[in-house]
Amino acid sequence: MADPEERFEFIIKKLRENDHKLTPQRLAVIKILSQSDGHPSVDKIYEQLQDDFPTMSLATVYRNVMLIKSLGEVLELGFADGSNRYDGNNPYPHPHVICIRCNKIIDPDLASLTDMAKEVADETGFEILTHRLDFFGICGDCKKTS
Amino acid sequence: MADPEERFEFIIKKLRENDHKLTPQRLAVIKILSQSDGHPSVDKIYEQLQDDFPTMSLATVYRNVMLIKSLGEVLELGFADGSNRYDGNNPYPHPHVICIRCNKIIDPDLASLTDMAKEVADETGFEILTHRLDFFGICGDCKKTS
DNA sequence: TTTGCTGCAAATAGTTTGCAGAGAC
DNA sequence: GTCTCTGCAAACTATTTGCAGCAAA
Repeated sequence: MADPEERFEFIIKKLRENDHKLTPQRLAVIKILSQSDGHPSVDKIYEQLQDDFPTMSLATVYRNVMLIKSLGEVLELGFADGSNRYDGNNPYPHPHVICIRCNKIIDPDLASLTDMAKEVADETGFEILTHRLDFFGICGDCKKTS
Repeated sequence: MADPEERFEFIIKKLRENDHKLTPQRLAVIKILSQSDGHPSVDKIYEQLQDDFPTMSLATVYRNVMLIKSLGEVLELGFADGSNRYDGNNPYPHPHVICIRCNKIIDPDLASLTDMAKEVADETGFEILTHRLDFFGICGDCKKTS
């Protein structure tokens, strides 16, 4: 996991470079994305900000998450049920492990998929640009509680 | 790739066993799912059936796809933009290769991920139940046309 | 001062649901 | 004849957009 503080500063820098303004709301969203604790949904980010910004709207969260995504600094994880979760701590493709009970998402340490990507490219004639690998199961905590 | 004919018969059998009726619309949806050519979306399935069933509604396609999914006989591939694609030919987790230009989806032959799943289970304490691996890139056809 | 950002509310798109009639068995 | 399935239209939910005022630089 990258240092959240560094990620925060890095994204801010990138915003400045691209002439985007730094509003308190935007900074708050980036703060949460840069640690991406549990890989929050837009709604979770919104809830977390209710205390500090009671008048903030969901649309603002969406707009800021999309802005950071357009800069390539957040990884979007869309699921079949239509839900989306975000990882701004590590925006590059990497495996996720997802608990189907509590929806926790964690990042395992895994040997890279570079070899596999090459194998796929050779076999299919595709130019592979990115990938996504998710494992679904039940986490240790949820196994105890069942 | 499994024989579409066999897949069709197999799904029909499973429906009978679970006391579901076999309507013409349902059979037509299953026909398409059992070959899953290009891994169709609900909308694509609907379009393909317009000639044979002009009065058929989208809701019916949704209901039937969901029914087959509930029997575990179709794999649902949800994407970040909210779109869903379906594979009823091979409903078990397997890698996909997706063209980001033409949205073609194909199944590569790849060494299994069983080893990796075990590695993840050992490291995270999760009980891994399923997984999903997608590679995104540009297919041979689209590379020519650009 | 300029320009982009925010909050609000309305619009949109994909999917689901209630209901009455049709059709499988 | 029974009970599920279908078509239709309305409902729903997550996300996006238009607009007027606000605030960062």
